[in-house]
Amino acid sequence: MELRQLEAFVTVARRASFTRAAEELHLTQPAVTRQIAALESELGALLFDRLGKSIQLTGAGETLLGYAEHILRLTDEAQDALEELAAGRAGRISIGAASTLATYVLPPLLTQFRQEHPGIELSLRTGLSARVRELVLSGVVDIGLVTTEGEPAQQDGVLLSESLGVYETVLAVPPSHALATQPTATVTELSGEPLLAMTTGTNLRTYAEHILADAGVAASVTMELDSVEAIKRMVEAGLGVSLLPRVAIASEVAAGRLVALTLTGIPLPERHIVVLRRRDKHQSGPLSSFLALLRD
Amino acid sequence: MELRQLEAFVTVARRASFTRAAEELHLTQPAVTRQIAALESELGALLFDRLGKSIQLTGAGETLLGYAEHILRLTDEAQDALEELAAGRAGRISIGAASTLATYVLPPLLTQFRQEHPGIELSLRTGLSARVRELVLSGVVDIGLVTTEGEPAQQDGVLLSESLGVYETVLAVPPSHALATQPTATVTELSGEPLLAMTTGTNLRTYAEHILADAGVAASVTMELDSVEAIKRMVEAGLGVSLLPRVAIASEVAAGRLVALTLTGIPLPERHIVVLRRRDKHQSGPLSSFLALLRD
DNA sequence: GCTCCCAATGAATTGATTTTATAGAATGGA
DNA sequence: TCCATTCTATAAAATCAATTCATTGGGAGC
Repeated sequence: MELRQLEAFVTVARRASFTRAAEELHLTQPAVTRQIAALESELGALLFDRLGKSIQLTGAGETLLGYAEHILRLTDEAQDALEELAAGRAGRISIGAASTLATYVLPPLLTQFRQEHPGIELSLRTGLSARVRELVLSGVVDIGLVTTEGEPAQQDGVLLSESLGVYETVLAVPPSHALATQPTATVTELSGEPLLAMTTGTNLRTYAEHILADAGVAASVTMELDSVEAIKRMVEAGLGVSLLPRVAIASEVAAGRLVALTLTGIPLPERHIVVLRRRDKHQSGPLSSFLALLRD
Repeated sequence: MELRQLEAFVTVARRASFTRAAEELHLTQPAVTRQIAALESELGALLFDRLGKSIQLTGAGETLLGYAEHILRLTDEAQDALEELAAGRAGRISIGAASTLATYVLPPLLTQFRQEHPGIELSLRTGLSARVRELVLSGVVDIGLVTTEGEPAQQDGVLLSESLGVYETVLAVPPSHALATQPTATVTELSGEPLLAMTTGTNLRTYAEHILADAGVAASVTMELDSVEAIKRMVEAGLGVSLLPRVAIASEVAAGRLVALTLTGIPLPERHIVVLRRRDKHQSGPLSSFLALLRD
């Protein structure tokens, strides 16, 4: 039983004629006869009564006709659905993102994407950068958004990396702080300040320790927290200062609850926002659109 | 897009391997690879990401998988349904029958058939014998039940005829009638009796006129009715006598409201109950069962 | 770097479908 | 009743597609 045969069968049934069906199918009549004959012999049932000049569906033929029409309609629908996918009007994007990016960078992007591509389902998984990397490698997510220290290698095994830009880290201090009046600060000025930091293992913590060490400043982490939001509240409350992504404190700065000091002085290693994807993973239409949006 | 390809696709998707799918399909791995490749090129979309050692469905692949499984399930159901038909457990029989047969012969047969074959739909169309013959010829009904005068020719063009037995005609008189005391009557004894008959054109009327003419009895049809039931009521009311099928008055005879006199004397042409069917029309399982039932 | 495992590819073969040409069967009209 | 017409069925050849065998290429794991 093949779709070609079912199509021939349905056409013959509708036109009530092998000859006319053959015309419609751009075949010769014997070809149609043979396809029906093949169906009949495989199914072990006559599908048409050959009444001399005319033909008529048998009971078995009528039964099959119902199924055949259903099946052919489904094949059409399948093709339409795949076209929708290819055109980027339907589909699903699965994103993995480091937690701070998911919280402070993605929301406006996802909002915009949803408006421009309402048919696309979005799914987001968050985790540490290393975990996101695994998710991309295993194919659980289509792309991963992580931060790296320095410009990423473009390719690492099957992984492709692409920098979306620099991810600036600033010094966050409360407005009442002595440093709050100046627009910039050097890492050295942090010496002695009570420092609030993320838990060990996060990229943000690693980066902070790295630049402190570079500047020869002894790290004096007075409190270790697992949430950027918590750190912000602590800084607002005057419990210390912290090195945080600029985007993470944008709203507090605008509201005057925090002050962001650009770090200057010794050349700081830049952090990058990086898209990770498997080189051999097919890039669907919607995914391409999303990548284009990210690159802005 | 062919069912063979869809089956290969579904198998590959389920086993997550071209090689294992090939084993399951009793094919070689290149054959499976080519079927998937043909699908992919026709649909214009990758269905699997080839991740080196393992493979994974793409979005397009997942979309197609849903349709493909549905389609394959339908083909299985179609085959099952056709087997049910062939086994005689499902289907539909369309019967045409002359009105008197439909009223007095068919009901118990249909009841019995319905009990033995509960899955089979029955449809019944009634009409004059000539009309039933047309219905069979045009294929509107699968078989026709009519009465004939004399043994029918076994074959007439594309029509096959088969006698199911003699259809006896008796003289129906009211219990108060002078003839009611004798078990038999000759046609000659009808002379002068007020005769109630069916309308011209029915087999019953033609037959009645025929045997009256044979016996040299002048027909004295005092009333012409289009319903056997009406004739019976008239005879009961003493308005005359009538020549009717024995089966048509069985219940009135049992109740003592009518008396049935067997016609004797000159050799009467016998009427037969006859099944008509097209020689070239496929005989489904249920239909065969029904014919077997009729032959009892 | 080597080996194993899996999918892809090329060439030859096998198999199936289609076409061409023709026969057979039934219908409708003379 | 016969003939012309209009269907479908069949046989043989040609064409087209699918399968296999043998081999290559590419990752993954040791």
